[in-house]
Amino acid sequence: MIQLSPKQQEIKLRQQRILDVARSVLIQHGYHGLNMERIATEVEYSKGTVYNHFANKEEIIVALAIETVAKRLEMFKQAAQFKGASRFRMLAIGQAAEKFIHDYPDFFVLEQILQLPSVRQKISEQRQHEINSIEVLCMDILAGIVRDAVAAEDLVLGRNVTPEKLVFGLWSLASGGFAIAGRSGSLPHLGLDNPFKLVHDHTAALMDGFGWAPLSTDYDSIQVKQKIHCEVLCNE
Amino acid sequence: MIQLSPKQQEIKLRQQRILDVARSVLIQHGYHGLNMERIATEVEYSKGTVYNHFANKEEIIVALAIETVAKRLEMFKQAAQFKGASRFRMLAIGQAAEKFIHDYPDFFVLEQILQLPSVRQKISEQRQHEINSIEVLCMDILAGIVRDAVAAEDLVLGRNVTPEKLVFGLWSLASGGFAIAGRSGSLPHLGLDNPFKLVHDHTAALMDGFGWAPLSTDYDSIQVKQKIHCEVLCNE
DNA sequence: GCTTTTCCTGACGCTTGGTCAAGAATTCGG
DNA sequence: CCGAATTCTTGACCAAGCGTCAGGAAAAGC
Repeated sequence: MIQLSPKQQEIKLRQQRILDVARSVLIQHGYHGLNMERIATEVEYSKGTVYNHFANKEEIIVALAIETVAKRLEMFKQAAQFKGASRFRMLAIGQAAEKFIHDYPDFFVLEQILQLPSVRQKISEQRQHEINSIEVLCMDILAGIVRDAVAAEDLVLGRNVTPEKLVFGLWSLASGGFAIAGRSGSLPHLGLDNPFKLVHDHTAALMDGFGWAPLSTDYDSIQVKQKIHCEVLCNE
Repeated sequence: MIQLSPKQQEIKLRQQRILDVARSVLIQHGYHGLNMERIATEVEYSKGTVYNHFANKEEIIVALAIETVAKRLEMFKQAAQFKGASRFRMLAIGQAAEKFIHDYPDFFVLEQILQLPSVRQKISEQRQHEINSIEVLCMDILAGIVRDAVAAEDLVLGRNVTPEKLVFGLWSLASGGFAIAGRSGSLPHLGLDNPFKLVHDHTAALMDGFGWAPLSTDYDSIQVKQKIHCEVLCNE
């Protein structure tokens, strides 16, 4: 582990190249167009070599997904650093989430594929656990902000309401909303043109519903969002 | 069209049998286990005959999905008949949704598969349109309840808030929540054991956030739910 | 420089989606 | 009721793609 031989380095580099190629194929040609032969051709190695890195197609998919959720975790950590009221920190997370799905439009496809039980069962326990724990860390960041809000008395949780439960609601709303928006289909048809704004408004309403101060009527969200972008999201 | 010949009847019957078999295979063996050969064997016809009914595997999937969302639409229509305050009628829809995902656990798998762009593009325009319009009808029912709420002055919508937008929020929350719950994984781990209750509580909080009377603090949801079950959901 | 180990390859097996020519069944006209 | 026309059914067949593995190439060890 001290030093990698040239060969070992090459292998490590190649592993990443396979993932990069796979991601680009996935974005360009969809799940259907993603096949091992193609990946092998594009990385200029044989199919057998690709199988030396990943036991099957699904392992590539899950590796991509892990890369992606790890990136999201990082963005959330960054956003949580925002200096300001607890509710504004949560707003920062929301902004990070928007940026995330903008930067990684392939994430939804990855997630959908991974939800399929028949795909899931072909993936090693280890990877399964890995992606799961990243997800949990993500939720923990949000739950931490909620706990801070309670500590700062910005928010009073009713009996039976844990921070995790509140997070579940916000997360459901955001992921559901973005998922629906992703199926482009019939939204514009209903006069729903800007899903980001919709999700924002509804999470705000939900937080208002829980009485999380300051209420949405008491601050200018556009101004706060600008501050968030300058201070914790713009630096890349 | 007046009268179907015996042969035509047989064909129509068989179409349904294919779907029934496909659904049962899908539930038992997942997407991966659903193949044309198997379907053909189980309906005791040749593969070619199955292909006479459905141009490809995806068409079977979408036909199942259409059957399923049509059933949901029916359940929602039924629920919307509930006699009571607008907010209780919306609650009835929520109860119908719960019953729906209880009765059709395969729906999530179907929906996930259909979201995949690579799957979607193999489906005929016509079917695509069909499933879409059922979905829109579903949303219309909800939007109608919201409009009734406004008319009855149970609810005052702010500027820029249309009934459709509110529906989008409730729908996102519910579908996101159920989707997350479906990936069983890490929920219990976080002390989130009952996703139905969670979704219920959050939709209630969201409606509270919009000021939809009567607020959740002003009625006993368990009692109302019981009434709903007796009056519009139990009859099958 | 020789041996051992590790890595790479592409032909191969196998499953599965989808096609189609030939034969079977049904319908139709008289 | 019979034969022609049409429609339906079949299963062999093809193509595509996942995953394997024996044998050869390259690297590592000595």
